Amino acid sequence: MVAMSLHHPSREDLEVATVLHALSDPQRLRIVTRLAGAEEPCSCGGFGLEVTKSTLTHHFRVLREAGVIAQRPVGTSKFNSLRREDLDARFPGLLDAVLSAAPAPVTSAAP
Amino acid sequence: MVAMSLHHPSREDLEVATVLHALSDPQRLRIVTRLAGAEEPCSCGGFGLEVTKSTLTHHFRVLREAGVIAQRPVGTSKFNSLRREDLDARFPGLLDAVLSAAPAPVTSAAP
DNA sequence: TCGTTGGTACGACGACCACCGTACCAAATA
DNA sequence: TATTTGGTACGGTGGTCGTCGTACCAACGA
Repeated sequence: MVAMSLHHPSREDLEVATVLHALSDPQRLRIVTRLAGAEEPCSCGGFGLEVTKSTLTHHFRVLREAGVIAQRPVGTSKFNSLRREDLDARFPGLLDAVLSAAPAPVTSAAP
Repeated sequence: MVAMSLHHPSREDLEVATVLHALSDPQRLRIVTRLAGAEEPCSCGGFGLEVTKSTLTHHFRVLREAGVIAQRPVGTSKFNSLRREDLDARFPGLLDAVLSAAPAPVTSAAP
């Protein structure tokens, strides 16, 4: 099987309740904050979350299916990025408000 | 027994994940939108939600305990109001973003 | 070729959630 | 006093959620 290529909801299908739900979990909030901090897309690991791989997969899927992040498969890994433009277009100011409200994520951008 | 007078979290205890979760339900989103529309506090009924009284009580409690609304008992009824100032202070722009993102609530204040 | 790495699929478990019905209460009104 | 009104408390039901472990797969490096 080739891809089954990761379903992403289109911009106009984003629903505010779904997005808010995706953002209402501390772990996912952490992921999103990290993603917002790093300008380049980054893979699923290395977020320093203390959960297992399967749980990570779950959280990333919830975020993707809500339309909060985009996932692009690259080799054996996956690039995750925030869907800033889409979110800003549909829900102006929401992402920024959430990001500035969220507790600082220890910015592991290690030196 | 007198009051047990409705616990409201103080401003500095508001948590963004909890607030987002409270707002991530369609019914509660509707309540909040209505509350934002009507400048005066209003009682729990009359929101036109198609759920039973007990479910209404549940949703209002979730909103109150998250710090989204304030409930003040008045006679046999209760006045609900949005905690705008507190929310704006802790999470600037969040409430406005959610309100403008939320689907219009049939604005029973028909033009 | 073998092991490692990054990720998925599936099944399970306990916790929580939205919703309901019933019973109940206090205030206002008749 | 009896009734209505606006709301709470409790218990239950079905569904979803967060988490995990195990098994698995594809790509890469030794």
